[in-house]
Amino acid sequence: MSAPLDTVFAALADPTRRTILMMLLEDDMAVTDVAEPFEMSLAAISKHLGILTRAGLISQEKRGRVKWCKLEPDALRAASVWMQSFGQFDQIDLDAFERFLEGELRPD
Amino acid sequence: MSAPLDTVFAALADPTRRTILMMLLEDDMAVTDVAEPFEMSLAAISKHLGILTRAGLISQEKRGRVKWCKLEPDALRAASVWMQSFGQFDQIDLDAFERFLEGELRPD
DNA sequence: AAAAACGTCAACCGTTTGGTTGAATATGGC
DNA sequence: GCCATATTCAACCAAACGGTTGACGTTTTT
Repeated sequence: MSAPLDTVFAALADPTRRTILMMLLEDDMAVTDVAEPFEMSLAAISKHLGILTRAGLISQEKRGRVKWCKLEPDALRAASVWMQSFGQFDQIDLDAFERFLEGELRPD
Repeated sequence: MSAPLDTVFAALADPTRRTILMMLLEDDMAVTDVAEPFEMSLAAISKHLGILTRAGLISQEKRGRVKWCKLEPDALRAASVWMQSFGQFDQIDLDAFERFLEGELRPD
């Protein structure tokens, strides 16, 4: 299954979504509050949050009428490991990288 | 300028391009050789290589009639730093992160 | 009970993406 | 000079993306 890395990187490719992640770094937030600093509609932000949720980068829990958004740093670990394989190639954990190749890569 | 992270993450979001990066991890390769294991046209691979090049993830140098592709791990460092801010939040380099916020983030 | 607040859904729209094919442009070997 | 090799370009296509608006369903407040 190549999906996880696909969706995580695709989610991170949008600056609005990266900004949202950074906002959530400070504290959990309601959808409306996430949307407030942006100049786009609430529906657009709701979509962005859906993409972040499907990528596993955040979780959403509804309490009463407000839906709380929470950062989920675990999803970033897989991607982070992937990137370190290149960025810090000298410090690479070759076993982890091999396991990654087995599970994720299948060239054609 | 938010472009670098945008283009790097967008480039990484495609499994074909991630596979190409991994192939280049072993050695520099000519475009035709990169394309060989894939079931798509050479033109398609050429486009993928263009995207990786514009993202700074690889470089291409033409020698004779063959264009050599070379991994450029530096471009991954910025993105890697970005991700570690979340993934290993306990080990975060706060100074680097602040610098990142100054340069890259501008919420609206 | 009515109104306001919170959030999503559905339909739409223009742009980008990932692929195709066929022609074009070097460069190298005979 | 001629043909094969290596790569890109241009035009096209369907599907996905990022945004909008308006209607809708819940929950809270008054």
